[in-house]
Amino acid sequence: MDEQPRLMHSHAGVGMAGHPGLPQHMQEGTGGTDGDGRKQDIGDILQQIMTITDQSLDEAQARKHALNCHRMKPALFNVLCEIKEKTVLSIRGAQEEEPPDPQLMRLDNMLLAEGVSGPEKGGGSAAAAAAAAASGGAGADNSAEHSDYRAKLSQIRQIYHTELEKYEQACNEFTTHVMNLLREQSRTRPISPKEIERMVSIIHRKFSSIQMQLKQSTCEAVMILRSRFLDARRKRRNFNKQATEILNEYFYSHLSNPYPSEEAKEELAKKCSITVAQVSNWFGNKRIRYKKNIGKFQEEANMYAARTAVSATNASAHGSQANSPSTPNSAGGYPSPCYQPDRRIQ
DNA sequence: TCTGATGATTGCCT
DNA sequence: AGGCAATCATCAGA
Repeated sequence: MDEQPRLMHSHAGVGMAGHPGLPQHMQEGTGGTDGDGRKQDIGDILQQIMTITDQSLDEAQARKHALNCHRMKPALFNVLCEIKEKTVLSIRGAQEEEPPDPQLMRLDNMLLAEGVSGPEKGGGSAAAAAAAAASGGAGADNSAEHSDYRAKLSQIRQIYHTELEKYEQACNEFTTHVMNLLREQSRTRPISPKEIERMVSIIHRKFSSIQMQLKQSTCEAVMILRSRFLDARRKRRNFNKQATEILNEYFYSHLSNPYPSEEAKEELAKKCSITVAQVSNWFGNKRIRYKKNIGKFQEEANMYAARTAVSATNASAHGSQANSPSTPNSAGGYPSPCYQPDRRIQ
């Protein structure tokens, strides 16, 4: 530390050397010999500061030039930079090495998975595919919703990329500006390239925190869109008339045991263009509702029973099989509407 | 707008 | 795991 006063003194010496704008006694570096003389000098300097004009700025440029040309300048600045490095910057440096932010990684992963960042996925997101599978049946409506989802997702993607580009551009502009400024200043004050580098990384950190906010809000938007899309599965559509007929036909022709096997369910699902789960739901609902109010379903049961009987008769007449899928439980018979849930045949 | 019908979901049971 | 029962949410006709 005892170096500094000496250095500062020599610095001052460099700065004042041969400057045309300063009083003669300042250029000589001696100052006044008595107290009144010193006060006079300080007063002169203050006076100069207070009366800076365009002309004095020109003088400052000349002074800067003189400073740059001084033979001691590079060595002096090197030493000053070293001292700075050892004090302030080393303290900051200890805090610089940060592990990758887990939250940022999570956001990046999610944006990648949803196809917002990274290469655009042709078939839309995993969420869309999952929801498409979940909603099963209504194909046309589903694909319409799917494309709606994709359109909204690509809108989010576009906004995200535009904003990201804007931030990156602003970051680059600002970094360049600060670097130029520091390089320029490094001619008149001790700034090492390392310090410039550090400043750049500080700027990048600031901008990346802004980017993180952008990523966060983008993720939120995707989540909202996704949940809205997945909720759409609750928007049920009634099965078409033909599907209902097929299901009812099976139900009433197997009234004594209305529990289709897995194969039968698959066959029904195929015929009705719905999922096996929907077939199961339908039979679950039908059984419980039939049981609760047999009287109400009497007419329907009779109608389907008659229809089944007719088709069975036709089938036997033509020597072919009946229309209903696989299980020939009550085939040929006239299933009376006497379903008793306790008497399952299994 | 109301109301019954109906597909889906949930929690419990066997 | 599959079924039952209750319930929810939406559709569709009056």
